[in-house]
Amino acid sequence: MLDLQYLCDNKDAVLLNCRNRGVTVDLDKILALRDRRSQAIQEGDALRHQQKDVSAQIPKASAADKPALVAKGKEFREKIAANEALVKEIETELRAEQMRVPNMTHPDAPVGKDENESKTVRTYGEIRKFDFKPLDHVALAEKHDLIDFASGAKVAGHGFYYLKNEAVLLEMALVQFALQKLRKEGFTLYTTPDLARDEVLVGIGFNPRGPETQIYSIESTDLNLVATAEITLGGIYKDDILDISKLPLKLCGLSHCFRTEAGAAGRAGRGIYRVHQFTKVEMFGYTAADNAASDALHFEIVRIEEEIFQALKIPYRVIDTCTGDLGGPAYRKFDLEAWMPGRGEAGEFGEVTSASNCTDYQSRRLGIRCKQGDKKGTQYVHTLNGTAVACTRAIIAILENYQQADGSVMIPEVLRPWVGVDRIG
RNA sequence: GGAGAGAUGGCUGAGUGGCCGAAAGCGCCGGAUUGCUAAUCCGGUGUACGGGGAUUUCUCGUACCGCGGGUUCGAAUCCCGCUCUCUCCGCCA
Repeated sequence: MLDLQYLCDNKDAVLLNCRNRGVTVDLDKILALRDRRSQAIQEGDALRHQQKDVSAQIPKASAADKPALVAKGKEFREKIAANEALVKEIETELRAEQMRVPNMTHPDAPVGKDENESKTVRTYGEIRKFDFKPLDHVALAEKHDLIDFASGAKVAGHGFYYLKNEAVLLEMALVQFALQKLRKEGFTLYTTPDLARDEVLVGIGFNPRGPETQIYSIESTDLNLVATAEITLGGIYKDDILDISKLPLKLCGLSHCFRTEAGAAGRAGRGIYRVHQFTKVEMFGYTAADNAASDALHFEIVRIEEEIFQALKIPYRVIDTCTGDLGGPAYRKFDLEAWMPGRGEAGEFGEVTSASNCTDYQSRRLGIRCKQGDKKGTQYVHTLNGTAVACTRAIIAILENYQQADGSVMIPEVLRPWVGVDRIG
């Protein structure tokens, strides 16, 4: 959510930004609602002020004067109730409209409609030339009995799966590797709840209920299965005021992620690329309300993501996501796309991580502010998030890139201490 | 899951219908004084939103005593619902 004042003062910039992001918003409606809200609040304040006056007179008034004063007070009570209803109505409408306005965009982010217009910042690693026809991860998993899709579908439905045998060890190894790395990078390690309240989801920018939701919600509660630990890590300091000298805060969260993938039916594809549940190690950062500070952490997060895939020796490219593909909360977003030899006709890059700087877009809704010692007032912190390892997609990249002519799959060296073997099959 | 207790400002803690944005103490900030790592005294000390004034420190109003409703002319105070914390019991990995 953008600051209302900012939005009103920078109408043209906001409109241009919305156009770049492919979002239509009714700014004039927002401005009109803002004025109506402000007017209604002022009227309410005045009414309450008068009511207080009347009430204060009552204890001192003579018995003869009292009934008239009480009657006057009652009148104010009714007027105030009507005013409150009006304010509430206006605010609901205003907020709904305001929430549709996406975050502003980093000046260096490419302007474009969809992913095709995103910019490849750099690529790493040599794409391997196979002297045999490489299998995709589904075929490899079947060959080595690594994933049970049929039982997943039987027990929980399409999109769920069982990892088996070395795939289990691989997932644990990826988690371990990421956790160790992030600890060295100064992140505080967390395992997080896999459920979170509606209000936390909304604060982060998810839409927990309704027809287009990507979220599984728990019936007759206000709880939802989280789609990412970004939700639970971002919720930790909800409504808190942080000490600016303690920033930036760098958190790492291990959680399951649940996504309905509604509307993705056509893109569902095979295997574990797009599933309803997976395990992920996530980075989350809080910085001072300063673009230089959050940009710096943003680059740090991307650097760590790259170092993880460099350590795994998997080729990847870094994408600077274009305006049309940023979603609501992100000010700028970098994705890592890993080379997946079994994808498409002859291999394709597939998204494995995503790193966003959300500036104060999330913190404003979550009420996370920081205070600078003696300085007056508070400011909304900047929040960032990035994937360290999304296990399913990392496993795809490993299986497909590390397969051998004889059908076996090597284990990346850095994972061997946890997998315990250097080869599958 | 059952029974009970509680939630007040940075902290401790008073306050059971109007004079309470809220005593007192601690802490913190400013000043005075004494000079020996301290004591004493005086003053100040929340946040948000809005109006007015002002090139800083100003002023007025409204809201906030866990959250949300209700009663009342008037609620920190009474009533209802919820959340959280603590204690005891049960259950459980």
